[in-house]
Amino acid sequence: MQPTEFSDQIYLLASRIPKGKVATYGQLAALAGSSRAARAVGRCMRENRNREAVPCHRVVAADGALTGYAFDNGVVTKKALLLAEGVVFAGDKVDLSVSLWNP
DNA sequence: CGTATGACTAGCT
DNA sequence: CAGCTAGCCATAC
Repeated sequence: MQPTEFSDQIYLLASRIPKGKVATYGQLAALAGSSRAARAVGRCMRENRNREAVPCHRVVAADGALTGYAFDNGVVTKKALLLAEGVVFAGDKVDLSVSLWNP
């Protein structure tokens, strides 16, 4: 398979998200060059099979809510991973005012 | 090349 | 506040 420039950017950006921080789909899309490609970002995350190279669990919805996750127990595992990394939660959502990645 | 789909988002009801 | 609709983007078929 031959990754396109867009998906390549997404994987690169995702791998740059520091531990303890999260980024939104729209944010990654914007950094990749298309501020409205949030859906395409999510699609790439689902396609991704290497969670060690691409920490897709650090990517959340625009309001901090956890959406999908392709590994283990889905969003349950996703939340557990984020908590383990020090991400601050406000209920079932990430507290973006504290844990949002700021490139 | 046209259609369908999805881990999104913003706006309305 | 919760639920729905329409719009955008990249891929798969």
